[in-house]
Amino acid sequence: MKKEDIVCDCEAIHENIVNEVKKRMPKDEDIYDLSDFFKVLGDSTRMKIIWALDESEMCVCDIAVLLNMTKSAISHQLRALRNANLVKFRREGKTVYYSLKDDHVRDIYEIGMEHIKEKYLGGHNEKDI
Amino acid sequence: MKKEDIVCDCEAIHENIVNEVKKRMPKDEDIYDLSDFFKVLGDSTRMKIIWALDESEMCVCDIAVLLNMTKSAISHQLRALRNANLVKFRREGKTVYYSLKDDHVRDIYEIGMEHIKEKYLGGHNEKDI
DNA sequence: TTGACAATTGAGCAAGTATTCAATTATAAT
DNA sequence: ATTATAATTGAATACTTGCTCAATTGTCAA
Repeated sequence: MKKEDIVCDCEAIHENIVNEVKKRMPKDEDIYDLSDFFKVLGDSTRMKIIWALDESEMCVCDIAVLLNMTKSAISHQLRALRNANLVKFRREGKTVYYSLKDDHVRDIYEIGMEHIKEKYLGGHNEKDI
Repeated sequence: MKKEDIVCDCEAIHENIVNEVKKRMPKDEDIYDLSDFFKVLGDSTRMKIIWALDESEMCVCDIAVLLNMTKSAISHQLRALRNANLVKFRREGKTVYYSLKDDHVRDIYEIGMEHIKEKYLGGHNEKDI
């Protein structure tokens, strides 16, 4: 990397640690893929859809009624879930039925829930600084 | 709910399923907490910070150098991670050291990684529709 | 007290994103 | 063919968010 590209406004205080950690950092591409995956889970509408589909296969119309949103809005979000490989679908006549693709999602939101519960039990540290 | 509040542009095709799922849906508040949590993981900068802190405790300056970003940008993101209860910190003189708060994060990104790997092996379904 | 440096903060901007709206595709029924 | 309904799509808009910049706080040393 050229000197001109360096944008950081300070010197590392612990250069050896920084160099050591830098060696072990994953490829940028992996980081992007991973954060993109979580980005999909980081929207309440999509989370509701996931939760609903974990209960039962449903068509776009059903989901729209359940969440009191337009079919268009739901369809857009289902597209994001499809791109993230989280849902699968089958067409039956005019109707398209969606369902969860695998069980990873369940595992993930169970851990997420665990974390959130602990957050409220364990207290915050916001006030400490 | 009043009829006027209904914004959906269709009738449910499977009303019984919708009603059944509706009963089992978690409280809105829980959904928001959960998606907010994943939202924090859904940014590549924060994901890099998490990954780095999983390797070693570091000060703000170190992280800034590691990721080639300003201290300010890093500090803003660390704040988000603090709010989400994902990192802890200790002050030593002028320097503030950050580290991961618990092991949930590791569990979560391991599952995330698993999912991503499967995505590439299992193939997409984008072309099917 | 003053100066220096690590870190935080708030305002503002630019980029990204969720929903709406209008138009289109796909399928089935008349 | 024509009509009707489920679903998808693209463009536009309103909202959200990550980074920058300038100012401020906290701590140490002289």
